[in-house]
Amino acid sequence: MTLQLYNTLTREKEPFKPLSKERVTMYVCGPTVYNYIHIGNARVFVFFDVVRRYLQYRGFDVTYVQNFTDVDDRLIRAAAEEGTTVPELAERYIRAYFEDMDALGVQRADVHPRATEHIPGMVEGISRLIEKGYAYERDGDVYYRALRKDDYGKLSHQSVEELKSGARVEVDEKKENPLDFALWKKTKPGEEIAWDSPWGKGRPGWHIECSAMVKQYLGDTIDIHAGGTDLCFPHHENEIAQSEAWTGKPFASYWLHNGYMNMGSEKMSKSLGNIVRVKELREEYNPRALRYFLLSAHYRNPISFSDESIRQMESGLERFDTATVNLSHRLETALQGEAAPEVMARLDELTRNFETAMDDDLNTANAISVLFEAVHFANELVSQSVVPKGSLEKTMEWIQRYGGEILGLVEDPGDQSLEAEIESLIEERQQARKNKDFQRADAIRDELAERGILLEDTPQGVRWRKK
RNA sequence: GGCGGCAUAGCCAAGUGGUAAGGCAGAGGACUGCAAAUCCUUUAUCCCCGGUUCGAAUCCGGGUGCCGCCUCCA
Repeated sequence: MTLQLYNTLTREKEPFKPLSKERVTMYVCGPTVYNYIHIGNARVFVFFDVVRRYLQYRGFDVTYVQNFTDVDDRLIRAAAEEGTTVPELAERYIRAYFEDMDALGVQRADVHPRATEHIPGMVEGISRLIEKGYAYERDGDVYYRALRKDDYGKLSHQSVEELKSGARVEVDEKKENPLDFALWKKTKPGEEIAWDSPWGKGRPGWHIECSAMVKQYLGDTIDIHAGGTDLCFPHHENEIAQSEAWTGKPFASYWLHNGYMNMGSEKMSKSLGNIVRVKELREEYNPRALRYFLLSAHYRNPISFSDESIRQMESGLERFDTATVNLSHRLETALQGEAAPEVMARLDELTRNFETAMDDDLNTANAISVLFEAVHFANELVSQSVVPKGSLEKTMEWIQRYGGEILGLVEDPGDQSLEAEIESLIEERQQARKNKDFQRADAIRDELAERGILLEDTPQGVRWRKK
């Protein structure tokens, strides 16, 4: 079995063949940092975090780059409204972005380049495009000549005629053709943020930043380029056009696009104003439940946001957590011994199922169902009267590896020590139970429950977990 | 107008030819001093109508409803 990926470029699932045997280059379009991100934005970052982890699990040395768009119209506008500067605003929301990502368990990319730190690369690219006849300057602005190459529209599968007749493309007197797009924008009066260029003071257009940063960090051709579906056109379409014109080589082998987050039946988007920010959500819900929610459906399908859904995810998450706590409790008293062969066979089977799910276009929904099967298996082991330590350890390792390291949904139960006072209350309760003083025993259990410690009596002694 | 997607149990959600994964919630049972956790059992005319096929949630045709892209947006 090899990994199959649905490629937007071909509209088919294709076997994944990276350019190099052991290295994978991956670029995901990051946020424009003029505000906090919402749960729909987070979907992309969480999902591709899992993709990266899975590729690593599969033995690839992944180089993962994700940019920050830290200068554009919206930043300029937002900075003006808030009475601050563009760099200050960008800095603030970059920090906020990382706080959100940390809460959601998203690992850092290898590089998080910022557009404003790569202006020279963009200027160079634009110059090359002009030299090659793919771009033209008009009064301080530079535009890309979309129709110069006849494959414009190949990613979004729109013919040039269709795009034109869409009639929603911005009309700009300066453009030779409505489909042309800005590579460089001349500074407008009152704008403070600007860079020198051969065409005068200005700033880059949106699309060129990704082309320049991809080229600098990952090369002319990369393996995977990804983002939300809404970036497919025009952003990614324009990126392909200008990058391939610039380098003369294919830009990316696989284009992956996420489905949307919906509110009710409508797409969640900043322009519709129906957004829910991660920053607020993570105060209300377990952030891991948010991560679980984002991975609970196949990435190309839409997900509808609802309070009920997240609550359901929180309940499901408890099942993971209980299982690992119960495993570690059972490990304390388990007899030494190697893992039973049938346990190893079952774990191997689960591994195959997990890989099958992920290999089939990164089906996290199915991968999670395999994780639940592993949890079920663990629960069965834990309740057996005799079980060798090795069986428990291997099962725990499996759950940590697939549920934790790859999916990022399972946490290590860690060192479970309690305060001395609580320990002595537990001890007192055990004495009370021995003396059949169940009233006292139950009172202690209730008291601890109120303090967030749930006690459970098992054949291996009292077990506790935090609520 | 062009291109594309979705419709599966109370809820979430896999499954794209061989008589429906998984989770949440509910019900019953086991275990327990009682609980909890866990385990067992249980809940689906797969939007509608035709067609192809020995066989369709899955393929084809036609409907109905919803959504997206073609403009900034992850």
